[in-house]
Amino acid sequence: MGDGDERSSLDENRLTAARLAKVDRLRDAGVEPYPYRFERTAFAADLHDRHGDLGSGATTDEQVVVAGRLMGMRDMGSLVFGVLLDPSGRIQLFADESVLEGGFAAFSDLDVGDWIGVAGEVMTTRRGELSIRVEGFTLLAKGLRPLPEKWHGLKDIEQRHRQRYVDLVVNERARRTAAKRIATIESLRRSLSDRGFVEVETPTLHTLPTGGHALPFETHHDALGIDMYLRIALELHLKRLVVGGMERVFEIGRVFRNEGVSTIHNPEFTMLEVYQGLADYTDMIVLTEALVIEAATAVHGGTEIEFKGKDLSLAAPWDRLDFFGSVAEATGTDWTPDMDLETARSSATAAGVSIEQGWGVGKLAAEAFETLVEPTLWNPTFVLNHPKEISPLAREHRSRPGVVERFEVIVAGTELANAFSELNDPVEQRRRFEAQVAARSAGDVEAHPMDEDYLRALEYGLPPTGGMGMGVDRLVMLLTGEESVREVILFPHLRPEASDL
RNA sequence: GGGCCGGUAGCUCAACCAGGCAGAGCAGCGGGCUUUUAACCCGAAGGUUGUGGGUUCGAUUCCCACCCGGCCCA
Repeated sequence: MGDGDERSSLDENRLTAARLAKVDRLRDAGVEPYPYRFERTAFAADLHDRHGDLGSGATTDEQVVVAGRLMGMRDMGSLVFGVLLDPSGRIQLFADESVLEGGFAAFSDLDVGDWIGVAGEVMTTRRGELSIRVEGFTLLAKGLRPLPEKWHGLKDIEQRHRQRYVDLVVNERARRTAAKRIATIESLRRSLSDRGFVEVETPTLHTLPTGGHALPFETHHDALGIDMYLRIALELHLKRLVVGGMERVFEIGRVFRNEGVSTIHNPEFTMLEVYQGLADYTDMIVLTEALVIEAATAVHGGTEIEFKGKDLSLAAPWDRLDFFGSVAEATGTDWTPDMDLETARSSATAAGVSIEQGWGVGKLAAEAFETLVEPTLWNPTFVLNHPKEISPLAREHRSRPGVVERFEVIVAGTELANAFSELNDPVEQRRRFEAQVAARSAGDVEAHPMDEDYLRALEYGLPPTGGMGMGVDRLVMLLTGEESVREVILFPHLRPEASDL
């Protein structure tokens, strides 16, 4: 698109046209509306911290240079009050014509939304508001589009998500949520690093969609002439690293699932996966609790939160629930891995679970769990010992046939984390993959594919290993109180705007 | 994929139910004001009512299709 097109699309709006005219006038007057750099000496929040106790009408003799976006202007004639927003917060600007003299008219001509730098003395007004007396100022970038309404802000959810840059400027909650997400991820990294885990990066482009039960995005590598998939999980590459001797590894990375969009699903989302050699799923229980509690403490200041208007406690110890036991409780039938298939089918159906032909006891139990049990769990709960049939990468329970050493953490009715004692017997792993391939042939398009290289890695020897995956976006939702995953992802996926097509 | 709700000025919202000149606040523009805090006062502007069709003398309003979003369900 050429410059002429850009210009004409902006000219359609009389408000931006007026500001473009200002840009021309500034250049005519020798003022560059888009300078290259600027030197700041102070942030708003630091000034409030250091001078918050000043009385009204005070001066400090402290000269500072602040910079940020002009968020408000109150023009009194020969006095103008401005509001500057920088990354730390807000500070008032006090512009007095008798101080600024020749520059005063230009200051008055600034628009809300402009980026500016201001030099002057820290002082307070007669009303006691901490301010910078404007002794000089520099336009850092002229804003051409008007900001949303100063009081109501930007409410339209679609526009807030499509134009997150505007949302972040005018809605403090958007900034706070973004900051809490960053703090959550920092906390996870710190907690893991403190325990001797190292962060690694594994491929996003996979030749097989492994490590999970989900539809992948498909793509094509032209030079190699092969189809590829965006990863649906991090699991198998991380376990290959444990084979290689990197005993404690983790990755915080984007995974992609070709599924619908909802308040808890975005097609790409952020997963934490952790693998610890010489450990099993009981070690993952301890680690998972610690990671969440440490993040809650770092981000929220404690483990007691409010979610969807209800109290929720993340404090340890979390409840524990046996997978089959919970389904038995919910249906009134004695569910076990070796139960009669028809009994399982009739029990599930009687409880209102919708089932399909060809499902085994494990799949039926899983569906019953999701329908009947999961939505009822509020405080974090470890659900333990899943059916072997639906857990092709988990190790069989050391004393209970038909189930695996696995847990999921359910919080507020949804899955937050998933962990197992990792299956490290290559012969058994091959049998599990073969069962998955058979399920795929029978119509389960999400069944796990055969991964010969992964089997080869296991054949070199994976030590006893505990592994855990956690949905980072879900954790951030809990710690921010946001009920839609789109609020904790800066740029959630939406259908393209008409102008993009 | 289905149901319900929404889309009106740059932003936040009226008017729609029951068809009759599309309004307000903020922002912007012009003027006034030396301590404002959503500043205030005066004035003049600003609209393809999501898109396309239909009904009607007349459609933001009623009907149909589509687009985008939200919530719920699958």
